[in-house]
This record gives sequence, C-alpha cells and structure tokens, in this order.
Amino acid sequence: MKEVIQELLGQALHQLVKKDYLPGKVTDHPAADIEITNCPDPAKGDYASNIALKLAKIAGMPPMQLAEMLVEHTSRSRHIAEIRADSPGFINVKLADNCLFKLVVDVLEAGDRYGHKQPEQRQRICVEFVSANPTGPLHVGHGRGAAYGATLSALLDAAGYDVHREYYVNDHGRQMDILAVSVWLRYLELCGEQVSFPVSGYRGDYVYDIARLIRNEHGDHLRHNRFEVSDQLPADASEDGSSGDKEKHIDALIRRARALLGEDGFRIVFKSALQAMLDNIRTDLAEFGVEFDEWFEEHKLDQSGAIDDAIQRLRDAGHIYEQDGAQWFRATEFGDTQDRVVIRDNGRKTYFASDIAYLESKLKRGFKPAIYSFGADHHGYIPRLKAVAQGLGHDPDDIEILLVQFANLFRGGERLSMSTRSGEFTELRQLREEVGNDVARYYYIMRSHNQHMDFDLELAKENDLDNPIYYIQYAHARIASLFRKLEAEGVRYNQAIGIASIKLLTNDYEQQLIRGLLEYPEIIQSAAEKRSPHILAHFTHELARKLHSYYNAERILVDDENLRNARMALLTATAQVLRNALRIMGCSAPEQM
RNA sequence: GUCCCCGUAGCUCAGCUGGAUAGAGCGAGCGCCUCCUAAGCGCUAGGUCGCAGGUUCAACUCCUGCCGGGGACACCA
Repeated sequence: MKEVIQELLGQALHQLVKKDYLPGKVTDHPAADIEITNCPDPAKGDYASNIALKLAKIAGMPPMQLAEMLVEHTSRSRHIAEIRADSPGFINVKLADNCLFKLVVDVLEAGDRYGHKQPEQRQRICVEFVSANPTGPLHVGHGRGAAYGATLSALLDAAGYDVHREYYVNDHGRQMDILAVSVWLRYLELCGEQVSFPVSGYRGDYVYDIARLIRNEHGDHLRHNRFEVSDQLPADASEDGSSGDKEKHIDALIRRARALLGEDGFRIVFKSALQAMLDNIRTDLAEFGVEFDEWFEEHKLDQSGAIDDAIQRLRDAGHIYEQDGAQWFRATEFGDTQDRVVIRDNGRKTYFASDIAYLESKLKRGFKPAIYSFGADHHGYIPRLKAVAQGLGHDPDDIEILLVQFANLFRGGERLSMSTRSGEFTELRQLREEVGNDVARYYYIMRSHNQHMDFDLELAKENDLDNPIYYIQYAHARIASLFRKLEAEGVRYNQAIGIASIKLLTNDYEQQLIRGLLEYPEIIQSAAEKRSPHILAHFTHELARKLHSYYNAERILVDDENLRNARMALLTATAQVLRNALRIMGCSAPEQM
C-alpha cells in the first residue's frame, strides 16, 4: 500500500516539474526519494509523507505551498479516500474503506503466506550464528545468539530471501585438544587411576558422561598408569596461581596423551568428545526450535587445502609477509589496527587462517551478503574480517557482521553469575526447562540486539500474568475459543457470508485491527532489512492488544448472522497474522490456554 | 591508552535510518465480569530524552567534547 502512495506522489512530483512549476533539479535530488510513514494521528490519515518539507528549500517555495501543489496534482485512486496537506507541510493520506475491507479477504486467501514475499528470483543470504565451540553445552549467552539468528533467518526468509542457516564448528583447535585430554583424564579416573586434573581442563559433569561412554565401548584399552601420564610434566598452576604455568602444563599433557595413546587412540577420544558435544548442542538447539541447513566443519577447510589456497591468494596479491618466522596478513592496509598472523613460527596455522578460508568459502558459494552474528565481545573481528574480504578481492559489504549484546540473568532483581565455575545457572537447557521455550525465545528477541538486556527469570516465569508472550498467545487462544463456543452452540461460521458482509466492520476497534493486519507485511520487510527481530515482537504485542481491546468492547458472537460472520472473518484473519508472526519468532500459537 | 555498545517515566525498554502533542509493558492510584477464557479491558499520575556545545526550516535521532555503565584490544579458541 505504501508503494502505491509513493508511486502517486512521485508522479505528481514529476508532473509539477514537467509543467515547470518546479525546477528540474528537484527530482534529481536525493531528497526526492519519497518516504511514506504511518500517520501519527489517525484522525488525519493512515499514511503521511514529509516530502514537501524535505524539498521545500530546493524547490524554492514554502513547504505548505509545495504540499498543497502536490496534493492537487496527485491523481485520484480508488485506494485513497482523502489526501490533504497539513501544516507545517505534511501530506496525509486516508485509505479508502474498500481497500481496508479487501485486505481482510487478502489475509484469508493468503493464509500462511500473508505478508511473506516469494519473489521469482530469491537472493541467497547466509546467516551464520551460534557457532559455539563444541567444548561444552550451550550456555545462556549462546541462547540469545541462537534465538536472534533463528528469528532473523525466518524473517529474511519471509521477506523473500533464500536463507542458508549455518553453524561453524570449531573442531580443529587447541581447545578441542584440551577437551579430549579432559575426557581422557576422567576416563582414567573411572578406570581407577589417581590422576590429578589440570586447572585449564574442562570440569563439567558432561566430561564424565563422555568418559563413561568411551569406557563402555573401549574398556580399559586406553588406560595408562598415572606415572606415565604425569611423569616430568611442567608444573600446573597452583590454586592461587602463584606458581606453575597452566598453559604449559596443559600443552605438555596434550602431547603426552598423544604419545601414550598414539594418533589412533587419541583420535578415538577426540572424536568421541566432539561427537558427544555436537549431539548435545544439536539436540539442545533443535529442542529450542533452532535448525541449521549446514554444520560447517572447520577441519574440512584444512583437509581440502582451502586454507592454503586462500593464503596463497592473499600472498599472490601481495598481502602476506614474513616476520619473526611467522606469516602475517597485512590487515592494516585495509584499516585494521594491526597485522595478523596466519601461520605461526612453529608452522601451525592460526584460527584466523581458517577464518580467511571460511570467508572465501561463503562468498564463493554466492551468498550476498554473508551475515555473521557474533557476541558483542567479538567486535574486534569486524575490521579484520572486512580486511580479509578486501584482501581476497571482494566487496567488504558482501559480508555483514552483526553483534548481539550480552544478556544478564537475574532472579528477582538479583544478578546471577554466569561463570561456569560458580555454576549457579549457566546452561541454555536449564533456562529452557525453567521458563519454557516460548518464553525464552520471545524474551531473547524482544529487545534490540544491540542493547544489553536484563533477563529476569522471576518475571519470565513466575509472574506469567504480565508475560508479554502469554499475552500474545492468549489473544490467539481467545479467538480459537470463540470458534469453539460457536460450535458448542451448534452454529456454523460461514466465511462467505462474512466476506460478503465485511463492510459492516466499521467501528474503531475493527478499523484498528484491520490497520494492524495491513501493517504486518511492512513490519516484516522493515524488521528484516534492519536485522531487528524485536520490531516484529513489538508489533505482535500491539496486534494482540488491539484484539483484546476489541474483545472487551464488543460482543463478537451476536445474533445478526451477517455481522457475526463478518466479525468472525476479521478474527480469523487476525489469528492468521498472529500465527504467522509467532511462527517466525519460533513461538507456538496455542488454541487453548 | 585505542576501539565498540549503551545512558529516554520509579523499573525494563520502544522511538520507524531528522519531522507534526516523546510511547509501551511492569510498578502506583481509580474503575469494569448475572455477558464470548478478568492470563483481559478502560481511565489517571509520572520524563530538563546523561551533560555541554554544534549542524539544520526542524535533533531523542547527525557531529564534537565531557561524565557514567558494560565489553573488546593474543603467534587463545
């Protein structure tokens, strides 16, 4: 609808230029881009444009006069009931009733697809999110990234993009080695060996679970006695950190494990750990309603030679140099604060080297853009990834990096520690079990992603009377309940009669609801463009509010057959939009509460 | 020290990529069920939009500085 008005005003503008009322430069000016907003005052209209205010100076006339001229030259349309200039120069447009009534029918016809674009040619977009290291279960912080990424993906899909959801599995690095060693040590413990556990090791109970699995399958085959394991290792850090070196210790322990187990034995432990963690994460996310099209494994980049190829490309382009025995990428050339090592002096590739190959892989696969969703602590990655994109000869705008700020957990005003060590409340799974998936999904996305947020479990769970997601779901359930009620009374809903009588929906509440439905497609587009799922969350809450107001003010199941069916048709359409929106947010739309 | 995010009503947050009287929820106060789920609705109170400058016809929105909160600055992953 906005496009229609935009078009009409555009034509008016061109006419004025053609008739020489306005200088030609007006239409060339960037400000001639006509934007249509929702009119703040419903009495004045449905839509508004500030075009006359923006162009007044270039046109050389007062904004009000320009607005009036534009109104005069806007051709009549059956969609528009009234168009007028209001001081200080806004153009307000009131939609024709027919147009609004027809919209209800549109919603009913489109059903699940209402508001969702399906263009012929869908642009391919990649959304990479979560990508937590598989060294432990997902924690509450990952939850926000998961909810954000999943909702953003669904939003982009609804907005007409071909979305590829991807999880980058860091299965290659030192942290994974540390997990493997941690598992092995717990395994030895289960075998009855008295081994000490390193400070840097992973301590969660899940480590024991994996160790137990390995022991069930391999018995004592991987057992070595504690003297072999710990003989002549550099000292671990002491509890207070005053002596020893935990990093040296753990690295030596990794080498020792490799030596004792042999590459095959180590791989058994390593793979079991990786597999178990990935299963854990995958299940957790699936239960949370978060699915991926691809789990992209880092080690394959190395195996396939993609990392070497990518580095070679940078080298050929003159962006790699050697210093202190290491190979560096000249990131400063593209605005990063410092150059970055890609191959260490010991010959090992850095994590960053994988990043380079991964970025190349995404762009080679034709994603435009490739979206990265990171935790806010990764903001330092933006310049270096943008630098890589340029170094590889791509447009830096082809990658888009979105930062999701942290979520602080509270319980009744008291801040909960999220560190694994104190372990009061850390796992996403715990959160889901405590508050439920719907609540968690909605709470995570109801705030702008670049806003720090406070997630109070007390408000999310116990105080469910005031819970916004229940409020929304209740609106949906209320509509369903009306249909049940009708059926119980032995009366049938007749949609054909409803549509034929749709013009009876003239009161304020009904008009407001219809306008809400009208707004939905615009909300989808704008939320997707701005990468801001919270816009949809707010809209849905607002639509539910309109429904509740209507329900309280008017009786729906009236005796008059025409009016009753018309109202039911409107409610059917409203329920449809609520359902569509809830689906995008990953929340259920219950029939009953 | 450099960089990123944030500072709007008692609390948690919106504010549509500068526009017409700054909004919502919670909390506070007052009302509304012989009637379709009161998990609801209506009304009232409450804000120098952190502070100081600047750009503009117009600034909560853009720029600069300062103050305050959070975070990042590895041949870690």
